[in-house]
Amino acid sequence: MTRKKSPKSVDPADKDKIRRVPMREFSRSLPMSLLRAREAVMRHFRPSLRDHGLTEQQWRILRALASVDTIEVTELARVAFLLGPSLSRILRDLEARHLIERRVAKADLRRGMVSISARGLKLIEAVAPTSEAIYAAMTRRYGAHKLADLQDMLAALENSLSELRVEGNSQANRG
Amino acid sequence: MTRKKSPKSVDPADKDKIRRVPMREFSRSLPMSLLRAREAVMRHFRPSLRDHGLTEQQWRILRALASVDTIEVTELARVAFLLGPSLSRILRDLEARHLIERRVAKADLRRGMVSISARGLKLIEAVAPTSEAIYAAMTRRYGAHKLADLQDMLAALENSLSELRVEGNSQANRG
DNA sequence: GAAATCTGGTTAACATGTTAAGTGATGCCG
DNA sequence: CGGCATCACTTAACATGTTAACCAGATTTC
Repeated sequence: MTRKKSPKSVDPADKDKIRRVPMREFSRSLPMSLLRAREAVMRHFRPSLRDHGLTEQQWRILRALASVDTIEVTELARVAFLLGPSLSRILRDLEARHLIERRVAKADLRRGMVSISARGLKLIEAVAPTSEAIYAAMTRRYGAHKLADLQDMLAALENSLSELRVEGNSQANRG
Repeated sequence: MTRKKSPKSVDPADKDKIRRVPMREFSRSLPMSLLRAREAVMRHFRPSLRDHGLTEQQWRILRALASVDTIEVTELARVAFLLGPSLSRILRDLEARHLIERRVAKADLRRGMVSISARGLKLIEAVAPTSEAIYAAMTRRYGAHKLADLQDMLAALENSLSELRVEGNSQANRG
């Protein structure tokens, strides 16, 4: 049910001040659209992950680790799209649960090397079928072709915005 | 059977033995695409908001309030797409900063009525120009028509997935 | 080759996401 | 009228997002 907030002629004589600042319709803003869409998707995955004692981010990390042998922490953060502090906390937890293994690079003692453990792989194998089934259902429901198009448009958006300079005090010109 | 990884050293031959659990390519998953796209967008807004002492969620709330006279807390949560607990905390903070005003409904003492204050409106008027300029730049860069298409596809995705049943042992049914 | 600097990673501090439990007000049913 | 499920939040507890500060190891500089 769409709420009608279309500004007709709200009388300023009301004791409350006028509330119309010239801005886009709130619900149509791009960040909101993306947020709602993502939540609509994740809502279906979270229960399954939760049944296996995993959060969404922990699952992202395990999945990223499952596709490589070992990986540096910084690179893992990039792939799993997590900030350093979040990743540090999660890795500490996953290590305590023996789902991953860590060591330091011989050549550079600053770098931490991470890999998934046998136990972690087992967990992935337990979660993957349900996860894939959900994804397949979504694809059927939305349409495989349309989904591919959407992914392309999202990638294009990312690429497009990466060349816009960020506002603030940064003077770096790029593009 | 999956080979257990040795924490001592990695043979060059092992680098080829990438652990393969049958799953989609990680970076192409829909949740990741949506997350990255949203972050690519928000990255441009956050500095401006931060300059005005606002977080993204606080800004969402103020914007939602600016389009109505007063609104119930639950309805505000729906419009601003925030969970109850988050909203409670943020409203407490915004009220302490005198950016909003609260009272209870006479007819139902459980319901809280929220409205933006003059100070809140002033803040919005200070932020809106920059925010709109950023949005306009994004629209030019990506293409207005393409952006509208994207929004439509995101709305369609939402709508599509809302009709899928949620899985999991723990019944997370939500009519 | 020691000081300055940089880099990879962690900790800290605060705000929000997420689920569960708590609280007071309302409505229903007997 | 009174018990009780429900409702509209609010608190609590834990995990993550976000920025800043920190620290040890590595690199550069003089």
